[in-house]
Amino acid sequence: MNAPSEWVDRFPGLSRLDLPTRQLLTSRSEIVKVPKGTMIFGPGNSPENMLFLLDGTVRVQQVSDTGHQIVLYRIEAGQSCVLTTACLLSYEDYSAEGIAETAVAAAAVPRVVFDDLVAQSKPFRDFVFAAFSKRITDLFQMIDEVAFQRLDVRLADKLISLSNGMEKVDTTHQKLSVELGSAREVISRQLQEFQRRGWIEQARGSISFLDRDQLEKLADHGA
Amino acid sequence: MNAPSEWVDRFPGLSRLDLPTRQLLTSRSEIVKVPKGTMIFGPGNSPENMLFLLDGTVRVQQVSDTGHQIVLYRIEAGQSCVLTTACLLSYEDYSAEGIAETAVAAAAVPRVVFDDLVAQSKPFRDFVFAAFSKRITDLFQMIDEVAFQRLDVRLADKLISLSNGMEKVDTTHQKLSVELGSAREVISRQLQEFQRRGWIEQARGSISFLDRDQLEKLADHGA
DNA sequence: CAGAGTTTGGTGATAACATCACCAAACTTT
DNA sequence: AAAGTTTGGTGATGTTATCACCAAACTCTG
Repeated sequence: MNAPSEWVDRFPGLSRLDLPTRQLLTSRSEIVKVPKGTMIFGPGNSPENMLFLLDGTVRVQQVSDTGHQIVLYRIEAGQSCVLTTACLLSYEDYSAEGIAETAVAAAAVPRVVFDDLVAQSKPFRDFVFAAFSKRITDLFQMIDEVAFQRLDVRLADKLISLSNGMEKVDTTHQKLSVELGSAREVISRQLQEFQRRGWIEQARGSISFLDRDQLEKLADHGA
Repeated sequence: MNAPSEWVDRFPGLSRLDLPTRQLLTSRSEIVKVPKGTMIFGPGNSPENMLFLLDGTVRVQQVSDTGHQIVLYRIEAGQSCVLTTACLLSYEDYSAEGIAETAVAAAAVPRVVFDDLVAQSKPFRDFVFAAFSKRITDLFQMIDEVAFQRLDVRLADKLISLSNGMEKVDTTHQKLSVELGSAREVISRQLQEFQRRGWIEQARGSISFLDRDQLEKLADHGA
């Protein structure tokens, strides 16, 4: 399905690599596939390789010693796990985990190869630093939202982003509470309010949009 | 005060650099000094160089469009601004700012030199990636705390860490609220509770520890 | 298919934290 | 010394988290 000679082409961020670099990447990497639900890394389980996601989604979430969880971000096809992976290689005492949210196919690049590539290729360096940078600025933004944004706004925003343009989101109140780092009861009540306003309709395990515009308005503008 | 040939030695993380790399760093960098209170970077004000802090402290904080602020982290002498700087070079739409909390002396390394160093020196790469990694894992931890940790625990922890081993912290309730991304009134009430328990004594602009152990116990153990 | 267990969602009471609108004392400036 | 600014206090109220349950819907198993 993904010929080793081709996967690099699927990364927009890697399009500027010169031929030798691409060949190094493809020849020294291995395609791995993991089923949905697999824990790719987690506390006490550092990853061996840097992953470049070819298909699927990896959800990265923080598991708190308070028993809570919160989704930090997702890695989609065409993006790399570099940052998370690099981090976890350096520090053993982390409490985040990466879970295959769908079946996942990825190119696994050993640490040494990664280091060589960073040394040899400026475009690869740019790719890596851009990924780090985006992650850090996104985390800044997330801290801002968790600390200061109202929950109804965050929930509306999350529903929109989870919908992927569809008019229906298949998820549970429990899962939504983990997305936002809130509590299930709180999400239930917020959703009841959305329903009362005629914005959504609920069924067990799914939420349908009746008035997407209103949700978007709340999500964007915050009022 | 800081001879250009010596500043690299003050970075524990750079101790493994070979001689040519050190020379490149020192010869192509410039020592800059800024007074206390200077905004080193901020929205619409991207930094030109990577900074390596020789003296002083830079406070990095998020300024929210809700009008709130929260301190993200500090960069101390011996650490580098690399991550923040690198980030802000890549993304224009950030809303964090870096402020010299004291008078600051730093070595400014131009972007190109930084890139050369990353390419040429494995120890330098390790230093940079370790810095990125630590920052990201720290941000994970911070999200966890903001989302799930009780405010009294976070406040006790912050008082301890701001005290630097002293028995007195000179700060205002307002500043503490920014540290924790909370509100001034809430901090005031929490401090009143600490005072009522006989843990602290308050004066205008300062807090003295009467029972540091109790504060530490609350901060650590969360109970 | 029936009963048992699990998942999902609902509800009320209460605690924690944020927000708003003020006020007063302490310090600073002129 | 008067005026302005900074710092901190307080009550009322809104929002979110927590706790303790409960019931309906689904799943699994015999």
